[in-house]
Amino acid sequence: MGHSRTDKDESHDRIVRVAAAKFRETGVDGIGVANLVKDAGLTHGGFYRHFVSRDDLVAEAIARALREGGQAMSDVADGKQSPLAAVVDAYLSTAHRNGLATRCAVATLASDVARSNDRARSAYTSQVDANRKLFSRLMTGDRFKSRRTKAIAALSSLVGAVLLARAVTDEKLSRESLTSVADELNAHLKRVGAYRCQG
Amino acid sequence: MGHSRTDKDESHDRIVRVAAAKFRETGVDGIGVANLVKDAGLTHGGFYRHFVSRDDLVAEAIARALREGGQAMSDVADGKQSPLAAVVDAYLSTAHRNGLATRCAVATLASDVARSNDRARSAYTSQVDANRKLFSRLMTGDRFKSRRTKAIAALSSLVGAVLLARAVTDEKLSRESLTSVADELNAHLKRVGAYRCQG
DNA sequence: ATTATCTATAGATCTATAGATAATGC
DNA sequence: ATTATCTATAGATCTATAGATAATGC
Repeated sequence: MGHSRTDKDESHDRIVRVAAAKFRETGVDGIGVANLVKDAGLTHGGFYRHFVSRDDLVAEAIARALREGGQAMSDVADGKQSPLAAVVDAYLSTAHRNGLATRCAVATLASDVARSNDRARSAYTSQVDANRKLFSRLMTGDRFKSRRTKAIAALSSLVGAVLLARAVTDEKLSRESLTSVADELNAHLKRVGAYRCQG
Repeated sequence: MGHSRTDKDESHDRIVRVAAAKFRETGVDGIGVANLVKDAGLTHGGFYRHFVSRDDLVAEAIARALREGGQAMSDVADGKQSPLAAVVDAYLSTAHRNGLATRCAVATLASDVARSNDRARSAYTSQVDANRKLFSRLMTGDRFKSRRTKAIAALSSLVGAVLLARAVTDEKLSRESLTSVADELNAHLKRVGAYRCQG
């Protein structure tokens, strides 16, 4: 039994970290408080000293999952010659589809968030807006208005491709949904020169 | 108490129909057998004479939801001068986002299906393939290989746009994710002449 | 003394089954 | 006689709470 306030902070953080991962794996309704807390190395009794309710954890864990995903995206873009191409490639890789790498929560938790509480939904909204900004900034070969539209459209197609690729049983069709979107985005973005510019 | 075999068939159908709708609203884990069956006008006791397990219903209801969505898409395309434009517009309408119209299960149930049983996943795969075929067929202004790629990419971006639009709280950003993808697809497809051809 | 975590449990809900009831169909 | 549906309930699981225990920090 650890009892210091730093221990408490670490426990809290560990629960949120585990929940952010598990919710993406199983869906928000796919795992209970007891199992989550057990995975964080605690028993379920202490849970309500950390969170006022399960929904409270849901909001916090979703916010964290979104932040992790956003961070992973920035990291991929960072310092690359063609940052947008790097993000697109990483996002549409089989590694990301399989959930081993970044596991962008904007894709994975979209349906769960749509049915979730306001805190989770506004965290989601902020992250989408942050991603849109990143894409707009990296998309330097076009006029501003057009860049904004293209950034949102590109984000949508990335999200859709990963979700289709994960749901489909046919490996060929699954990969095709990743590569098709990659091809279209690459062709399109090359045309406007976005790939030769650093944001 | 209805007791004929036709009554049984109707009850079965009613349960599946209710489940196909409710699962899209609440997620597959969001509603229990008792409430589903009650919404179909029955009590939960008879459920297991209709289905061997809840998962059995899940598979059947998901297959039905997918069929309904696919049918709605074909209906929208049918007899239109620019069938692809009609499908894109209907899919990216606020009515579809709000779930009042077609509620395409390829979008709404993507995450649920990815975690669901093989029957549900292969029904999903078939529907994605059917949608891909429809899009390929309607996309007449291009070479075959390229049409296939573009059809899958277009489907991905439609799915992604609707899911983003549903999860986001900001109405402006929500509509923007629909219109941005519509703009991109319209511009792109007009370029290859897909909108002037009937499939 | 305070408090982070533990064990134990209440109360709700969920899947699935058992046995009763009331129509159908031979 | 068969069977579609009903009521009732078993057993599991889930959220949340109560009270005990053992460290921390004044």
